[in-house]
Amino acid sequence: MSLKVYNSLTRQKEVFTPIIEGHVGMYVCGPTVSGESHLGHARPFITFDVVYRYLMHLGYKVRYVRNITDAGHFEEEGREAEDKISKKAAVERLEPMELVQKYTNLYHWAMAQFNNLPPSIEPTATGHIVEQIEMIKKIIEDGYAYEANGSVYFDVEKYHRDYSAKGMPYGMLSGRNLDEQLDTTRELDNQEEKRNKSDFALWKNAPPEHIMRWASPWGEGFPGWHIECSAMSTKYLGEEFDIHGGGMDLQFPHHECEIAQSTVCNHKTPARYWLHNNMITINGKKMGKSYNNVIKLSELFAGTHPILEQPYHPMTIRFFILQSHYRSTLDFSNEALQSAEKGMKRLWEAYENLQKLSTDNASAADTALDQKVQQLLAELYEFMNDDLNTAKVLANLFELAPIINSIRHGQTAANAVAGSTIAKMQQYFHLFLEEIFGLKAEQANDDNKLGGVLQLLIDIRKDAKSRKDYVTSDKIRNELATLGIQLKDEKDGSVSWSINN
RNA sequence: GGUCCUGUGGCCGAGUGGCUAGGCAGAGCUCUGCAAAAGCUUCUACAGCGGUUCGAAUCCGCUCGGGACCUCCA
Repeated sequence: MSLKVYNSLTRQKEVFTPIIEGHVGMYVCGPTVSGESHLGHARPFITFDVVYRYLMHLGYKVRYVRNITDAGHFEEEGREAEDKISKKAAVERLEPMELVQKYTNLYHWAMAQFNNLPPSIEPTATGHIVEQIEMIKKIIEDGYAYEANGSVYFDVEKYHRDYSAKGMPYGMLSGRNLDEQLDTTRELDNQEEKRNKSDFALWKNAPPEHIMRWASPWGEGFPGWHIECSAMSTKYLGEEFDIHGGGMDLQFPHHECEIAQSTVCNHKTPARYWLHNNMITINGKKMGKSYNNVIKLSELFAGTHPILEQPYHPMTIRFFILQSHYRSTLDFSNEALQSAEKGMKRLWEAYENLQKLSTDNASAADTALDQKVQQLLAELYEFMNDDLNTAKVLANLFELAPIINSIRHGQTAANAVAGSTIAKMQQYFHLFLEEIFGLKAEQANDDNKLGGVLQLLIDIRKDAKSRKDYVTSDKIRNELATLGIQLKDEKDGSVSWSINN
């Protein structure tokens, strides 16, 4: 069974076939480092990290490019053009590049917390000004952009007219009808430089107070919002590549404009498969700056935001995100996060129990159970291949958990399931949880000093219990519980422990 | 106003026309010195109204609610 993904461009699930066999080029829109990343940003980066991991697992050699936008965005159309980064820099009295570096570092820290693999290439907008200027020049030469007062705008009308005839109208990705847009776009001020409201900036003339500025054929300025992704994806992945990813809110205008720019330069639609993750909402509303409802990642991990009842471990967030399908909205609440935290703990303990099971049993005493396990395991690939349904994968792993636990705790006979089936479970749990989903234990349970101390306490308690000195044994157990360490008496007389938050 | 998505049990969330998804929470039981953990059992669903169909959470229509985008957005 082959991998199918939902392609926003065609609005249907399609079999994924790379342009060059065995290789995948994937571009994902990265962060704008003018501020700290919030929970909403975590979703695309975790989603596409899983895409990246799964493609590699399938044997593809993947080049994963995720940019860092460190220059050139506008605060808002209709207002005086100003670079977000330089504006904030003035407020905070920092060098623009110092600010960019600070938030880039924080972003990298958060990505590492989530156990996201670093992309193959992480290009910055400021590092590719030359490429962007070259691309703009090319678009002007082809007649699809014009200069006005030191700024350059993309001629959307002309592009739409010419490329509609070639089956590539402006709006093909987002399903927008340009004519309707023209009638309904809200009134904007200071648009006199543009020939049409739908035109977008490729290059903006920098006003004197602007700190970030570069020389260009049109004077000193800075690049428009969309051109960096076209320039960098073309440079590192070629004129046509396999996957372009990002949040649904980037579909229009950002990705639409990317398509227009790249198509003029390269005469083909840049990416074959466009994947968009849905939004994280809070009380049903998208988490975003404009709603003033963002929870920064550092606040989430530390539990410092007023709305948070407790800190949440990065792995809890990752698990929470993977428990839903990436194209559905996902609603944040303390209750939902807490349930994810408990659920992951339970699943992880089943995974740890699984690793302790023997694989020696030659044949299954309970063939029905053995077959059920086989079935649940076989479905894991089906679910991933069906547009990366991580939610269904986790549901199946949860169905396996009681089977594992009951064997481990003796409620089900040890020989009920064949050793080969146990081995396969061990392999699949490791594969899906750790390698593909990128999950890892919330705490390292292999801290030698702590483990040694606990073992000492466990031994003392065991002695006390053997003397029926329950006062002492309960004291040890209860005081450890107060410290967040839970002792569990196993059926076989051994004692295990786990750390609660 | 335009384009599109969505409405599932106390909460989150998956659902390919027929076969109880799953998680968290609740209840009961087993095990246990007592617990915890674990296992077993169990209660609440498909916004409303029509239609198609032998059969609809799923397809179609209407109504109501929620949301996204329409040039800052992940």
